[in-house]
Amino acid sequence: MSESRTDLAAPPPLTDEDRAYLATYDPRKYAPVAVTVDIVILTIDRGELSVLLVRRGVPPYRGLWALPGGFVRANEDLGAAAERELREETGVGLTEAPAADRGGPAEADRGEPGLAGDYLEQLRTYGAPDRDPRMRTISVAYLALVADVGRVRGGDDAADAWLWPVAGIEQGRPRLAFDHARIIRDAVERARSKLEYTSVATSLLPETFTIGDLRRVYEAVWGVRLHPANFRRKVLATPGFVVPTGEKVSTGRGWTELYRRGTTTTLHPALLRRSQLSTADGDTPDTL
Amino acid sequence: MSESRTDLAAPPPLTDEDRAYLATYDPRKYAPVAVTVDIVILTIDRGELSVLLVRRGVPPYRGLWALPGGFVRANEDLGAAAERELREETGVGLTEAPAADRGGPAEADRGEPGLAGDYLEQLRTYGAPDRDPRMRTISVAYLALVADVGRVRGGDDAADAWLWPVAGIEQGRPRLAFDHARIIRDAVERARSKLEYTSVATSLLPETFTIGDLRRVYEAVWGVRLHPANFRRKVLATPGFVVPTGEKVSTGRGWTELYRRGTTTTLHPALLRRSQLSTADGDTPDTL
DNA sequence: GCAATAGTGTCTCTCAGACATTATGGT
DNA sequence: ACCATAATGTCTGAGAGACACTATTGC
Repeated sequence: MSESRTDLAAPPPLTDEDRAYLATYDPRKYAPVAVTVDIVILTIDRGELSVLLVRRGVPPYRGLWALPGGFVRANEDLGAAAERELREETGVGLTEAPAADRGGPAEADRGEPGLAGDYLEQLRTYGAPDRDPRMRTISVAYLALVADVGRVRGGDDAADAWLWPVAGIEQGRPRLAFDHARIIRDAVERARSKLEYTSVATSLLPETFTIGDLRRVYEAVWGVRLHPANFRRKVLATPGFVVPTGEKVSTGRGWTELYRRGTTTTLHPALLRRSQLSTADGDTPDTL
Repeated sequence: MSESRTDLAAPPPLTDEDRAYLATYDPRKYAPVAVTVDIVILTIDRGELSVLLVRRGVPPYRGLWALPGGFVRANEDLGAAAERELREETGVGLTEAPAADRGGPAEADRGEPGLAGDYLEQLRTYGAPDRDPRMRTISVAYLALVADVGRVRGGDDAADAWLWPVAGIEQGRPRLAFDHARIIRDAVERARSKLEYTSVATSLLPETFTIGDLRRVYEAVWGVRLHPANFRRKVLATPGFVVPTGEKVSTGRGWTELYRRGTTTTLHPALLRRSQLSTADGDTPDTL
């Protein structure tokens, strides 16, 4: 079965006819289009799910806040462009460089032990004809989950950079350039559902963490309160999610076991959010 | 709560500075890039999950099979381009025109009763620098699930069109142009997981159908055998998935109730596939 | 009668959620 | 003493999967 399958990644060879045709092909005869990559970098800042934004230093929308991003360079892969932007903004390298353009369940194991493995996946592409007043611009948006954005610093055309709570973004603070509010909304929804069936929540934590730390990540991203006992039981019952380091740390009031991420990326069973069917009563549903 | 939220879709207004800047902006100074839309149109043909392919009538790769698609027109939205291509290839209109660019759980109810509601959602964007020998080409791929492709017919630059079983595609038959084999693989994976937690399987069926028809759709897409009794119980226990029409039809040997799609798009509870952990024994696991 | 499918009922096992209880150690 | 958190254990209900059984009708 392994030998009979063709390599899906290999492009077909060109024929002589193809080469003759390409010699007469003029790429400049079409309407100009720009392709950009924008990254939604999510992290937990002071207990809140937050997004890294840069204040635009050039027109259009100079002074407004926007997602970090930029034009895709010639001969640069989309995933490579996203990774480059992520590095420029956070100064943090990625653990899983070649997997940057894959994402999804097919992705390989992550996390060489000892490195904070940031997460990066393609989110969606936005191409409304009027979304950029300069010209027709297609933006391939990426979602990044990082434990630490380093010292927040501006990039090339960014006068300033700051972590903004997602809760505020959803209420329109601050004003965002282009259609970036919509992109962030989609990214947060993707992140929320990714936490259900993958182990990416560990990308929002340092190398070692307690079960309580992991629970607070889920609470911050989902915006709910989780039942500590049930959460702990479910996490430890999911093979490969976390592995104990053997060390204990004095957190809260007592001693707690430290864990690091396991080798599993897709969780079996998943940590499902409570079904969105409202409980119809006002109290906070203590779930999980 | 409804009034305090800003409209995420409204673009920010331009300033005087922006207008002055845009007057001097020249879009032609960047390297030329082309943006295309390719559609993976999946349907059930003779009981097999199949994909609509067209044989290329022009170079490059003339004679090879490829996904239907084409260049995005100036001032044309990505979703509109995908919908246009889908119409051109199948001759079947979409039920849910404005939702074409949304997809995902946030999408509204589908299916005016009486119309076969095809499904269309953005899949992923492919932009490897060498994926098109003509020039740098960014392809925004869409996934479509349709009940009937109509009479299979070629489009503009297609010499021929045909439904190919997905099982053969995964083994390299036929040879595909560009990176379309990879795109189809991603689309099939997306479709398989969409069937778990949404009701899109009904998009692969005519307006009315039996529970057995619905089960055979799941079997064809997932490539497994499902337990008829358990499948029936789970489908009918999921509120809003299907609604009985009151009619009965003589299918198989006996009379069976006819159903049509319900108003629910996200299933609670989901119809989960058996956990991929192999059963380690050779027999076909009769699951669900 | 036989074959094939539709449909009902039941049993077991797993898991989610709620809750009770104890331990720990800083304030 | 008090309290917040960690950690363990138990109970109940929902759902998944397996299986037994009946009904119907074309062959």
